[in-house]
Amino acid sequence: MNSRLRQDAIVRTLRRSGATTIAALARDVGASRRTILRDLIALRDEGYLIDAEPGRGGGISLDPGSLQTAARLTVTEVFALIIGVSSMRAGGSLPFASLADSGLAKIEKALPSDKLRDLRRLLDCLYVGPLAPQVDISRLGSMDPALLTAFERAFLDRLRLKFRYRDAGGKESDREVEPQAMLILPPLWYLVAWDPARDGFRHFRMDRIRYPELVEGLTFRPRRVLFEAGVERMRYA
Amino acid sequence: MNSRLRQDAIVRTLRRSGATTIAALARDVGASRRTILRDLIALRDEGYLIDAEPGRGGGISLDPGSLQTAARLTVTEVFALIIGVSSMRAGGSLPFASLADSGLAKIEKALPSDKLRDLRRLLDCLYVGPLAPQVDISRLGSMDPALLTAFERAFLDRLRLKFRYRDAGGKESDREVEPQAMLILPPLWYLVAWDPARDGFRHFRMDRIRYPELVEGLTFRPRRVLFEAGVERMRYA
DNA sequence: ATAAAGGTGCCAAAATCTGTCACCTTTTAT
DNA sequence: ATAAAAGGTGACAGATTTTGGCACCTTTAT
Repeated sequence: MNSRLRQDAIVRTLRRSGATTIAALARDVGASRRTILRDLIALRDEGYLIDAEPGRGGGISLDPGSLQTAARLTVTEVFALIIGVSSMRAGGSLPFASLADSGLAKIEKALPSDKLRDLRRLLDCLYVGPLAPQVDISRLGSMDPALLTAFERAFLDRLRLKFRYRDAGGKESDREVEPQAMLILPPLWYLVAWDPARDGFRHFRMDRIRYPELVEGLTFRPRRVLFEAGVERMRYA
Repeated sequence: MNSRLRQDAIVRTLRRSGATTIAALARDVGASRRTILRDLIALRDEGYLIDAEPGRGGGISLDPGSLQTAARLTVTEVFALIIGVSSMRAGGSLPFASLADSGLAKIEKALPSDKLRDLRRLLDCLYVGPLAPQVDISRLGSMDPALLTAFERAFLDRLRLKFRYRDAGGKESDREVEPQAMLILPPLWYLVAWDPARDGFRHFRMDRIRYPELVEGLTFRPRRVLFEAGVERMRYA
């Protein structure tokens, strides 16, 4: 994550949580305490009013009056927003979801055409299904943040992805696959991919993927994946 | 000069001069031609529409419409997007959530101040908690689309809301309440409200609300609601 | 054909950013 | 009074990113 994204994340976290501590921020955004302190200095330089209380029980908070600059969204950001709205729809909040859609439509319209093409390509690989009814959340692993950037490039540039996978039985294996689609059955996320070594489609739960890594210089042709009613009923072509 | 300042300078120059060439920009901002080209790519990534004409007599220019993106979104649309992203976070998709956050931060920054005030007011009433672990989705009702518009006005204008409610036991009652907050524990949505007839706070599951209706001309003062760990632990003040 | 414009890929050098560590100050709970 | 928890500073090596330079390509007007 670059410093700009990180600083946006900090502002956003402060907005959301009202007050927090530097150590907590460091944990949240995955940076060191020192780096957060430096970011806070940068943000203050830009005019953000960030209050700091030293001492036990202290912390930092953001004066909500501080704002500036215009909206310049990247493709990945729009994609993430779309995923957010889709999960909401999956959660059954349809009225709000349709409103969010109309907002997204406006945002999409404003994207330049080449960015729109990238976005479409990402969206072609995305399927969000209904909420999975019986999942024990406490046993869910967390997704590796490195997956994020790896996926984006894998889908956009059609690159193979290498990673270590721990299956439902706990058995580990190393994979090198061709990512075809992303399937979200909240709160579970799956990567649907062609596994050349096994000459077939496989799906991988994202929280069980570790050490993701792009295989540069080896593109592949996309295959068709059809979703009907969740992961059990996928049809591959 | 860092890259951000330089990119701002490029945008300013393009705004001012209308059209120019990359070589001239490089001279103006004191960077190499290569660097300017890279900056242009970055700016386009962020949504600036920069036109380029190759060939003798060509050059680059900035489409003045480039930055309208977020300005045209309504408060409710932005609010819906925020709810979507929040549900995503609640679902555990944290890496994507932080990206979506940075997008939202940009959108918020671009809102005019009066809209921003409305948005804050709506957000003040919103609390999104963690995913509820054991809910039988198939028994969830769907939310009445009319609730949406009713809620927005109720929260923004501090109007009372009338509706028919069917409680967990299936018993029906007519309510007229002062909406104080919206609590989302995906996939469940609750309205937290002061019920004057019962002189106390009550929470209502939104999919059990029917026939919502605003009571015009009767505003109320907001009360404080504190959330700690879900609906069981709410504190009212 | 040529010149002038935008655009891409590559590489090494330069600059910047980041984490770590040691240490300081302020505030509050005990 | 003391300890613990919070914010804050300085220094430095190592990692990462940015930059400039170069070769070379495409497009367009003259």
